[in-house]
Amino acid sequence: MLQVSVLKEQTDRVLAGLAKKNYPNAEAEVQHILELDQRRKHLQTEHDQSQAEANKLAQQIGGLMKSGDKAGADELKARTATLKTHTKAAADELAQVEKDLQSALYLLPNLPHESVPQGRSADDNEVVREVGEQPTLPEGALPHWDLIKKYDIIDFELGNKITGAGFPVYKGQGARLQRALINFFLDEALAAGYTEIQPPILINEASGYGTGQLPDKEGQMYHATADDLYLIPTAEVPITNLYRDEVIAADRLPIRNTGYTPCFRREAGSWGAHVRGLNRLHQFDKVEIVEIDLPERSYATLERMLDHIEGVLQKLELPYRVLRLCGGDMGFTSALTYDLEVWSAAQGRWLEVSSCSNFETYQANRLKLRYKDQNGKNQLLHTLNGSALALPRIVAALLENNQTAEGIRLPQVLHRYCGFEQIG
RNA sequence: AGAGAGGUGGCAGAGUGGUCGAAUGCGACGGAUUCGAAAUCCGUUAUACCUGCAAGGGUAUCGGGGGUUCGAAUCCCCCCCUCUCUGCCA
Repeated sequence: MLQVSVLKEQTDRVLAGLAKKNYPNAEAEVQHILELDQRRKHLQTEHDQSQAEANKLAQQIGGLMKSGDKAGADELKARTATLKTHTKAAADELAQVEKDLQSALYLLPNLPHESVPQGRSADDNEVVREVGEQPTLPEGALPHWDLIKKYDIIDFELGNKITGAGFPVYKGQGARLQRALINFFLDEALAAGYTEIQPPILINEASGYGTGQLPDKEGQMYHATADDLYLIPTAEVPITNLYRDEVIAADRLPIRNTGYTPCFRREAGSWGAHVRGLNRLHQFDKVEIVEIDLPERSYATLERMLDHIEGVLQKLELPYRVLRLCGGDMGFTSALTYDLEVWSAAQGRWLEVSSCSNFETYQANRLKLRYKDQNGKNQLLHTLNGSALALPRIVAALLENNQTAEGIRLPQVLHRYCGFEQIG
């Protein structure tokens, strides 16, 4: 969440940023928050003074009791009652105001970086570059949802039977391709200097709040209500929350982690014709990269993460493009997001396979994730993450783009990981 | 899952109702000593918030929440976690 101090000291910048994110009623909302903050300060002072007085009295009573002056003590005790009521009233109201302030802050999205283009929807995203050549497919080329049936490698019907829609079963070469891709992605991340993490895939409520899935995206996560735990929608959540409530020594930065996890998304209400096959699932596999770095370095870090992801796509020989998301299309918590999309030749469309973002201090503020600056003062860090990469759409593109009459030819780099060179 | 023990500052570890934000030790940092280092000695060593130009002052925090009391690390209730034993399991 944003810091109140930023709202107060840089109100114009905040309003401009919220406008770019198409946030309605920004001015009134910010004004409301500033008023709540004023009220909070006032109540805090009131409470503290009242409490200080009570503390003083209690000490005096203690002294009198010791010296045996019971009457004197009783006299002072009589005076504590009103003081107590007053303190409690202030404390109760303070708690309420703090709660209101917090919920109001939770509703404000992160401010976009200055390079973020203005815009309302995906149509307004900026194409930063396009890399690789779109293949010409043979006559009678099939979309991946037909290819997976033809080669019997991914089975939606079976998934349907044992779980439900959007939970495919990978079989034979399909399963092996999944495992190969996971290993390949992890190895690439390791080679780039990331440390591998295997986190839990169920997280508690505090973690959900830490990275911003809660409260605003509650409906997107599967909730195991018996234990009040959530299935992770991305490894970003557990891996970033590893550092919740930490003050990290500057010389340990940057922290660069990677991890493979299955990801679970309810995707309520987002189904339609364009999400056939592997295009959108409730459960999918993903290798994530997560970095924590000093504010002054975080944008250089973001570019380096992007380089890494692009390198992986190039090794897979998939044509891709890099988008800089516009204010209207980017995520709630992000300051700058690059989306990477691969060309899915048979569908004739771009598929998002990675989203790489700098959250600046937005998550760190919730996480209380800080470092000590040169003056020994705790400062918020910047958090970043990106998919490197999400499997299903990579698989879709690999299948579609590489199909031949003889079978699907896998890119060279996957051969040793798969143990076969082609499917079918 | 059952029984028992326990959760205190960066760590170890005292503290069972009153000047306890908390002894002591270790570590870390600054200084003295030294050619330098070790040892020794002196000092500093939490976080958040309120107030103040600042120096400073105040409030809260001893796993979390609630309660008793003029006053709670200390007493009571609920929850969480850790350890040991038993059970169960991969």
